[in-house]
Amino acid sequence: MRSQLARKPENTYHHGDLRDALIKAALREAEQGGAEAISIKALAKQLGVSQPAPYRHFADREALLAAATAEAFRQFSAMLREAMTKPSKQSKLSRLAQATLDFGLRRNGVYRLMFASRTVSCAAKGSELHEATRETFALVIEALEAPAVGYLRERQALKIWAALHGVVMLAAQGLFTGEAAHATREELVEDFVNETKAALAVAIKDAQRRKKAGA
Amino acid sequence: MRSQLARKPENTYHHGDLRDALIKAALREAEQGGAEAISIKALAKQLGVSQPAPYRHFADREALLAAATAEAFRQFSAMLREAMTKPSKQSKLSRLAQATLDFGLRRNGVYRLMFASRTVSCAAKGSELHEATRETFALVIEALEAPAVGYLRERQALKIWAALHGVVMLAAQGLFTGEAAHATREELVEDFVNETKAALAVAIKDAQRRKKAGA
DNA sequence: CCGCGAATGTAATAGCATATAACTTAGAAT
DNA sequence: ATTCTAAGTTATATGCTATTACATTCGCGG
Repeated sequence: MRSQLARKPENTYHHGDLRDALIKAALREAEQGGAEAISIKALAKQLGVSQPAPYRHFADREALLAAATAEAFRQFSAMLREAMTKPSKQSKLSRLAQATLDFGLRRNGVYRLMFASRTVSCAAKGSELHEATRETFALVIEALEAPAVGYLRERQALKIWAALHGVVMLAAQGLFTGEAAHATREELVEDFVNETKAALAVAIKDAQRRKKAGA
Repeated sequence: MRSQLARKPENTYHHGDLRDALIKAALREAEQGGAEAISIKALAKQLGVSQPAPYRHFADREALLAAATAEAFRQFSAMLREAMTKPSKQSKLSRLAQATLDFGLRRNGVYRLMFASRTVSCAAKGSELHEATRETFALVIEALEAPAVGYLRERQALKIWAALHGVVMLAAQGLFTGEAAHATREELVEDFVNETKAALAVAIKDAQRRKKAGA
């Protein structure tokens, strides 16, 4: 196993770890231009192998995109996890939310690959990609730091998750320039975070009160 | 001017309205597969013209995508406008929100073309596309049916707009299947709508009270 | 009514990306 | 050592974008 970003050393026949190198390189390309910017041929050239070599590792371009997207989800999850665990005055949810915004804007091409590509929109239920999104969603639930009461928690997780998505997409589209810019992205995200906390607190207290009355 | 979806009549040299026909056909293709599904060559074949004919009307594929996206925004705005104006027991905001969800899911490929493509993420500030998104956003502000008080209204519009985006994207990705499905998309949207109304009411009352106290 | 220029379409072709087939090399396994 | 297999190469077919040079039609002024 050699470094994943390395070109094939000259005068060697085998690359050593082409599959991984392709995925990493693909993500580097996607950074700016999203899925469209990923070209098998260009990647092969970058890595110093012949143009059809990648097809030894991926059936077709779609398969490479899927693998790259799955890796992107792993990196995203790792980043969220790190943001959630690092000591801070802010709540876990707030840190997760700001980290999502940060990732979504700084690596917007990758973000679009993950959440806005045909590949992911058409992912079969149970596919690697579908599972990856579910795992990431599980992090959101964890960040709520709330007990499971019916599906209240999942519902709030869905809501904050959706809201974060929206802020990232709109920000990337430049809708925060102009008169609307008076609210920064970060402020909006904090708004959503606080509303989520409030709604959760109310809902859970409510559920417990009802439970006590019923018992 | 002939029907925009029509093929060129046989034995004629000119199509008649190729530019418009291309845009309409492109949107039809995008319906399922998004921007990736739009191919100049395929469109030309469908419309019965030679493969390079489209280049008389669009400099390159990007230009066609941009024009198709702009048209999609017009259709989207028209649909929202219609939903907002039709008589109903529900509020304008609620109708706009549900219409957005409907459009985003039923015509998901077109929706992605509008909000999640590289074309739109890289749209220059002041371009036709940028203006189209601003105009659509203006509809959201209108749907709030609230007076302008500072930028409170714009801020709430941004928030509900972002939230709606997120619900559409997550729903398209299939995150509403499984245990999370206990909350339907429509319910989540209504949640956001109600929170928006509540927040607006509080904020505006607050601002007026402060104004009265200051006067 | 004619003719001429602009707009619009066609044919031919270059260039690039995906993908497959047939062949080659290196490493591992017995 | 021999052989099998994984991984890479060259050559090639196919499809899409885009350009160039040429052809046709429309519309307008004379």
